Amino acid sequence: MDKNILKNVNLFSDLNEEELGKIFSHSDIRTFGKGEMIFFDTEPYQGFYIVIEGSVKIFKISKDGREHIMHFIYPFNTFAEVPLLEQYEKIRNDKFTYPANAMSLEKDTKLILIRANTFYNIVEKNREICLKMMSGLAKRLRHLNGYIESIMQDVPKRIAKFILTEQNKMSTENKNHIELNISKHDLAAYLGTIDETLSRALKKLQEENMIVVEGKIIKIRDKAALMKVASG
Amino acid sequence: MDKNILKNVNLFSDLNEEELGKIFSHSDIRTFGKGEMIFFDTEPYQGFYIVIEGSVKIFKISKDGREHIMHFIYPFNTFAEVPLLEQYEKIRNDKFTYPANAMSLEKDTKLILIRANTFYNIVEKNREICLKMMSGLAKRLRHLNGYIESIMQDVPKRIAKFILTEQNKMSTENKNHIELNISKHDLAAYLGTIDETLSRALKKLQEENMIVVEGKIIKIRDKAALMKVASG
DNA sequence: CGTAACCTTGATTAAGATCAATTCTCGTGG
DNA sequence: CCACGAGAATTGATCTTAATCAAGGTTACG
Repeated sequence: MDKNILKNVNLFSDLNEEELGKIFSHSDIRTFGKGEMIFFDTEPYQGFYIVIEGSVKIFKISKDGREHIMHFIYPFNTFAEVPLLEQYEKIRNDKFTYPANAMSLEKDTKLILIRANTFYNIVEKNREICLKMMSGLAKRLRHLNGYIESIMQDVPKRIAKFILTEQNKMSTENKNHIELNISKHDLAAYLGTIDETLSRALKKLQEENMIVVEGKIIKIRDKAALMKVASG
Repeated sequence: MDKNILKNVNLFSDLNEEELGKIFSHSDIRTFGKGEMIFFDTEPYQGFYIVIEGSVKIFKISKDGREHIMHFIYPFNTFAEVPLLEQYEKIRNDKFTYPANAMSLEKDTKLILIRANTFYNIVEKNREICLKMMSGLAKRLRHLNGYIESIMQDVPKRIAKFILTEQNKMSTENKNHIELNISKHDLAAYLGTIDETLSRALKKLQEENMIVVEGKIIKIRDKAALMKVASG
């Protein structure tokens, strides 16, 4: 794999050839199958990951066995940087564990593992990387804030909001539908609920002619009404 | 007020006299009464705050009017840094709003407002401040992670966990009680529930002889049982 | 074309929110 | 020092949402 792939990672986009080469030579590339665990939240921390291909879910399991998905991670984004940064001021050998579980969602999901030491060496020499990383962390905080806000609301509201947010992401102008790239099960877990409840809520929105669900495609029929559900 | 107060703020502890003076001279000190709003989540972003005296709650209001407290902030800690950091890569004049609401919890709560520009000037010249800030953000992320995890569980579990965590913070060895420094209402909002439910849950724990509630004092009677509630 | 994974549907249950009083507590002014 | 009144906390009765339990139905893929 070409080390220039790292250029695409926001964090590393300003590094020169030599620096990229250094990171690359000290890092492992790992390939995971669909549904394969990348790490557990009980496992000692080794370093953070960059997604090159495929996708990853970051989740927690509550004591009663329910899964809550906190993030989905797509190519050229990183995950599990927090322990590394949090650790910075402390003894670097502390026995930290990963803060959540991570699972590959597609076959041939390719990740780069950046070990803590490799990263520390880089960050010592690059101020910009630090600012970028900080910005990334801040974004994640904002995302989590939004997540918390959303799970305070009822399920139809969460779904309506999710659909509208996804539609917004669609760059092409007249897209009146969204396409789920995850299973309904994962969507339910991401919305903080279970499959059955999601199914019923989608059905209800459909019965009220706001959306039409066709497999992984959700067509938006009455955006105004959806927005009303999302925000009231 | 002495500018050396800033020495106590983790973020600034490594700066020298001159630098501290510079920050200080460009920043406002503001005093708030009990229950006074510091900012709303609709308000344009001005900068972040440092608590010098008193305490602050950071919260969101859901559409149905319920309050959810995300953080309590005590002296020498900062809040509302996220928009500032997130903004870093962007045009600095973007019209950002505060990400949540903030209210003073005590009379004579004293805060320093650090404006975005002041901060950017500092951070340009100090690498360490950036690393520290990053570490602080990472800690906050971890905290939010824990918060999310906790609101996935039922109310008695959350309370038991809260009590045990608070007890842990008590430095003196044989403290078999905790003392709430917030109202029961705020505790309820922090635990993601409402006054009545908190009240009932505390009563239940008391009936089962795990705790004794006397106003703002909660005495721990059966720690083992509490731990069992908290974790299973 | 068969089987497993995925999704939907129905009936039931439980946790906690809501609504409506009542009681407790504490600071203030008489 | 007491009395009053407001805010804080508690209690009870009811209602709502979504989780649970239990089948079916659909889809995708070898």
